[in-house]
Amino acid sequence: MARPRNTQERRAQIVTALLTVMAKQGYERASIVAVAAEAGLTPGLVHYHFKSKQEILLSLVVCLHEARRVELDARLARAGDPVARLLAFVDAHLDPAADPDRAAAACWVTIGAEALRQDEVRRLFEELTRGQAGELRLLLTDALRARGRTTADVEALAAGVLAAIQGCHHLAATTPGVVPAGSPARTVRRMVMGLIDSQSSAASGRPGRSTGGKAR
Amino acid sequence: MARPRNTQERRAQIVTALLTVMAKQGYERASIVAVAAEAGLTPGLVHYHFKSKQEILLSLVVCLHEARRVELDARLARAGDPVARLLAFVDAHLDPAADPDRAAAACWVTIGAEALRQDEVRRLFEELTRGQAGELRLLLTDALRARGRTTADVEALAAGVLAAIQGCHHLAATTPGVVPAGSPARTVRRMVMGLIDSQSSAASGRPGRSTGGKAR
Amino acid sequence: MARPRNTQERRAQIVTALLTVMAKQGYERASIVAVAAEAGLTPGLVHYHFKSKQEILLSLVVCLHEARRVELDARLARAGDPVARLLAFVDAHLDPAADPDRAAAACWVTIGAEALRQDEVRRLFEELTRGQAGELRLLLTDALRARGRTTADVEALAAGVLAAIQGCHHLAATTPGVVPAGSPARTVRRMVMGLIDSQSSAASGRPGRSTGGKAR
Amino acid sequence: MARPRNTQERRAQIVTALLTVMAKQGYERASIVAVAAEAGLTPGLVHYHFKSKQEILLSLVVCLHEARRVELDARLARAGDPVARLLAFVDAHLDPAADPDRAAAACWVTIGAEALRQDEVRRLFEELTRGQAGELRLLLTDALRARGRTTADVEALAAGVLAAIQGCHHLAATTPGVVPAGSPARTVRRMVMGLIDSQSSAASGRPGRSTGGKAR
DNA sequence: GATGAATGAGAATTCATTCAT
DNA sequence: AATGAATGAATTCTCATTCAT
Repeated sequence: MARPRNTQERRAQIVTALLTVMAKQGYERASIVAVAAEAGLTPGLVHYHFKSKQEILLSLVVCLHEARRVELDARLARAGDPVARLLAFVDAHLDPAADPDRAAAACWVTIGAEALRQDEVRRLFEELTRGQAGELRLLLTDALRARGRTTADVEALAAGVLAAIQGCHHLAATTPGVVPAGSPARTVRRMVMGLIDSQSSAASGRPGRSTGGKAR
Repeated sequence: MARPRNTQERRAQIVTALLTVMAKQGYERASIVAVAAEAGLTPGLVHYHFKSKQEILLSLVVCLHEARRVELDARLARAGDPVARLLAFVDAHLDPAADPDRAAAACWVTIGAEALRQDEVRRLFEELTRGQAGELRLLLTDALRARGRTTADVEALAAGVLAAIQGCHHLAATTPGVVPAGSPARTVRRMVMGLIDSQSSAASGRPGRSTGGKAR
Repeated sequence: MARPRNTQERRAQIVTALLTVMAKQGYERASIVAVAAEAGLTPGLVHYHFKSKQEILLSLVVCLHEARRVELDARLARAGDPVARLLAFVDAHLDPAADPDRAAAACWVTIGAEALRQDEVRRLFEELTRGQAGELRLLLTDALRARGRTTADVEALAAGVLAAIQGCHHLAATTPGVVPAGSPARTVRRMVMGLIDSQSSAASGRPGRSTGGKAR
Repeated sequence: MARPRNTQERRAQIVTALLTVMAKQGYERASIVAVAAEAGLTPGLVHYHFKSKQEILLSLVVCLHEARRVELDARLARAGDPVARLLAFVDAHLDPAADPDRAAAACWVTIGAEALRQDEVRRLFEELTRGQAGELRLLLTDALRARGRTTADVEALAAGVLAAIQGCHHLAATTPGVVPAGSPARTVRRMVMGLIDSQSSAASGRPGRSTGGKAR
């Protein structure tokens, strides 16, 4: 007698529609009507399943994050030594085979921009980013140890790696022309290795290699 | 007899106001009324000096870009060898002493997001980014040669460096907590050096150091 | 379960309101707010049913045209010989019994003025006018033949008749004082007959009566 | 010491500019800024010479009317008999050689539309039209008498002729395609002659020729 | 669950007019 | 006379959200 519950599917439909529309129009311009149309639904129904537009956005952020999570777990499971695991993190985010969705990259840029001005979005975004940073620190620590380096700067290194990844999405989304195809994953891997190798040895405290400023 | 022109000052005033408001509210929410209020003007006057809101945004992009440009030129003038010049590029964008303006970083994130959906903004943003990439390629080429490395991957490297810089701004703006103070400049310098040193030697063709996937 | 659609009625309501307001204020001054108030609706709702103000205008043009069309068909059905049918065309547009709506005449003037500067309006207006001219040519041709006249100038004649009709609306709307009540239909009928009778005979080629320049 | 007065030239300049801009944009959209630009002046100066935008429009109406007036007087001076004088009236308004200005025709359409909603414009327009109608009645009366017809319907006839002329301008301006080149003057002349010849004889009271309704 | 009409609060933009210079 | 900045009201249009059905 009661209708079968279909809230879960409906919510997924709507979130996916927001992803699509937002990638083209940005968040503000992704009107509920447009999202509903993209999902093949009516505007009223959208608000039946979500209490506000912001709630859809938050859902989308969680969704996109979980997709990365899944990708990452699969790669970590296949990876062997600590260094390979660290590089798996990079690949999970940048390997073109992993994230075939150009729309998702555009969305991350938009989400970042929204995080600047919607507190709820910022909170969620920060929490997720913090989680990623934490995980990355663990991976980095293991890799550094496996290479016999100190783990002193691990926070700064993690931030740098996250930044490079985020920056690649940003650049690829906004200025595809300057990014050679397939290069981001490779280049970021090399940057990561460069960071590790330039870390001083754990025992001696002398640098792996010199860097920066007074370099050479 | 005639009233003296003050368009230049007014335009600067308005652009600065947009910078301020946009950093907090994003572009869409930076209403003309809000921008005018921030600048101490009336909305009508804003449209007397700019034909549209978009035109203010484009002006702001040019402005911010020029500020970086000036900073970069000053640092290049002081830098000595090719490697120092390359690192000066990084510092010009990330040295906290250089860009004390937290608002500017937030704006770059927003600008990137707008570039996704406003063609005019994209065109301008792309042109400027392309210019930066070109300059960076030159600096990289010189640095690689000075170190006796091939210049084969220079495009990918330039993209990677730009991405890392942009990503640092992004991360610092959206999730300041995960970025240790002052670390971005230092970390990116190390990533840049890592990229150079992992490039194969010009003569032999053998890699400087291994990297990536099967990384030893 | 679903809410019943009422778009058709609403659109009709809004179009009628535009007719009323536009007759008094002209198109530009017929603001959406004024039209909505006239229709007893809110401005937002007007834009829910019409995507732009222009679309309302286009709808109104079609509406007014259809009303004439209906009137004309009724009269043609009642008319007997070719000449009577031709005069029915005149009456359908000018008989005060046919078009009791003073507002409609004012609107046609306004519509003509808008056609001068809105391409979409011009296109529609032209198409409809062209259709009328075509029909009028047919009626004229039949009437001329019935009277044994050549059909040589039929295009110019049709244009003249249309102009006279349009001009009557114009004059009646802008300067009612100079138009004796009920005279337009009668006078235009006489002008039409004058055109026919001054056309040369089909066989002989000699004019029915002299006219123009050196007219004696 | 005092500047030489140039008000007259300036006013003429501005009125001409309104003519040009209004022909393309209509009255409402003919902004003071646009008119000033067209005249090569500044907006402030326009209001120095005219107290309001409406006043420019009224000036333009007078101007256009005077131009017709001059044209008409010239033709009347050359015309001989009463019928020729009557037809001169038609030609003064429609002869392509007389009114080479396509913009003027468009303006008359626009002016008519404005007369519907601006009282001052209506008053002026009505006064001028009434004047024309009066003059036309005189010409018609003379022509009818010369042809031995009654002058009974002269008001209705004058209205019809004015309507036909106005309608030709309207049609030519809005739908040039349906008006064969050069035809308006010729066709209206024939309509005018038709009106005269269908008027009943002065003495007998029997119609010149049958017309309309039961016209067989 | 679902529909789609309805609302009301802004949004950018335009513009006649005023006024200090 | 002339300039051009400044104002303030009005305009079209958008949209998240609500709600009767």
